[in-house]
Amino acid sequence: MHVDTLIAKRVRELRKSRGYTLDQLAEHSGVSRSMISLIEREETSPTAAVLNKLADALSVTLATLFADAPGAVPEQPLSRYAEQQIWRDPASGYLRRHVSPAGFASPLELVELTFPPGATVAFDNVARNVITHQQVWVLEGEMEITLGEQRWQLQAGDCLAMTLDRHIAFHNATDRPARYALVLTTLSPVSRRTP
Amino acid sequence: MHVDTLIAKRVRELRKSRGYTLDQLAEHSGVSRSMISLIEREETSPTAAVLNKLADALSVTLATLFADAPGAVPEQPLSRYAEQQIWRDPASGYLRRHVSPAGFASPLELVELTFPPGATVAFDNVARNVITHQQVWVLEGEMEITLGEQRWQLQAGDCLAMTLDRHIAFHNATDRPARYALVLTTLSPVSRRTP
DNA sequence: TGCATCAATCCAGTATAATGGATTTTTGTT
DNA sequence: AACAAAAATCCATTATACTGGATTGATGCA
Repeated sequence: MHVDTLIAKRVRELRKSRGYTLDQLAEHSGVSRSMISLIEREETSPTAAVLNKLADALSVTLATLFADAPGAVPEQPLSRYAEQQIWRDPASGYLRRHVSPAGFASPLELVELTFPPGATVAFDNVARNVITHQQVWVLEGEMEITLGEQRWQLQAGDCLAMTLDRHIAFHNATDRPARYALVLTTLSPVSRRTP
Repeated sequence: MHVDTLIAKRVRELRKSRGYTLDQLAEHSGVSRSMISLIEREETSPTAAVLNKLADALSVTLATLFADAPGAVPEQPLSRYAEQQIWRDPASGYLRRHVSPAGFASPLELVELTFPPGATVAFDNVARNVITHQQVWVLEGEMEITLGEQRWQLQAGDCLAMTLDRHIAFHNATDRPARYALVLTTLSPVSRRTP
C-alpha cells in the first residue's frame, strides 16, 4: 500500500475517533482545514512538519501515522494452534490462549490475550516469593497498562517489560478489541528472605 | 527536538553507515542529491513520499527515520514500535525486529522475524556454555524448522519450544513471506560440569 | 605547487504543498 | 418538504519542496 494511502486512512480514522471536525483539528494542530482535507482524500503528499503537527494534535507519535493496521499432547515441544487451550474470563470477557506447549519443560510461557473494548482486569502481585519477569507485546489495537503508580499507553507493536511485584491493571480504552502477547519467565527464588 | 532535526541526523547517519555518497543514495532512491543535501542540512521539510524512497534505499522502515538514535534514550521499560531496532540479513534477506526494550534489564528477549519466500538460515549452537531456552511462535505464513535430526512444519498459530544446544535451521518453503516471534531466555549456567 | 577527481553545496527554474475565503454537500429539525 | 446549521470540498493565490546544472570545497598524487 502506498504511503499516502496509509496516512490518509490513518488521519481520518484518528480524527473521527476523537470526534473532531476538520475545523477543530485545524484549530488544535495549526494546519489548515483545506490541507487536512487534501491529506485525507490523498490528493497531496504532506511534509513531515505538517504530519507532526497533526500527530501532536491527535496525541499520537508521528510513526503511528505510518504504522500498518493489523493481523494437549503431553511432553511435546510443539503446540498446534487447534490444540491450544482457551479460557474466557467470565467477569471481563477477555480471552486467554495458551500458546506454549503444555507439557514441555521450559521456563518460558507464552500466552495470547484478546481483550474486549472497555474491559478491565487487575492483579495484585505484591506477595510473591518468586521473581517473575514479564513482557507485554501489543499485536493489535491499544492497551492501557497501569503498573503501581505508572500508567502506560501501548499501541500495536509496542512492548513493555516489567517484574511482577506490583499491582498491575490491564484496560482497553478503545472501542475495538485489543490483542496482545504475554511472555513470562519465573526465576528460581534465589536467596529471597521471607519474614 | 524538532522533527526535521531528527530526520536530518538520521538520514546522514544511515547514509554514512552504508558508505553512500549523496550521488549514490540519489541513484538508489530516486531522490535528487540536492534534495538529500537539503534534508541533511535541515533546510527543508521533506514529504513522506520522499522520505519513504530514502527509507527504502537505506533498507529501513519509514518509522526509523523519526526514531531517536540508539543510546539517546536511557533505560526505558517500554519499547515503541517506531523505536525498535531492525536488522536485515544480507545473505538470506530475513528481517529481524528487536521487540523487547533495549536497555532494560530482563532475562526475556522478544524478537519478530519476517522471512522471505524460499529463504533459509542455519545456526550451530553446539558449543554454548549457557542454557538458552527458546520458543518459536508463527504469526503468519508457514515455517519449516529443523532441530538436530528432527524436522517440524509450523503453521500460523503453532508454537515450538526448544533449548539451543543443537543445530537449528529455519526455512520458508512457501512462496509467501512468513512472520514469527522468537522468545528467548538465558539461564545462568547452573552446575554445569566443565571438562 | 599544480592538476585531477570526487563529494558536497549553491542557484535559478519548476512543480506542488499549503492557505483562506467561496461553494457545495450533508445533517438535523420543524 | 423546506429551512438552518454545520461540515467537507473547491478554487485562486502564495509559499516552498524538489530538481538539474554550475560552483565550491576536499582529497590524493605527481
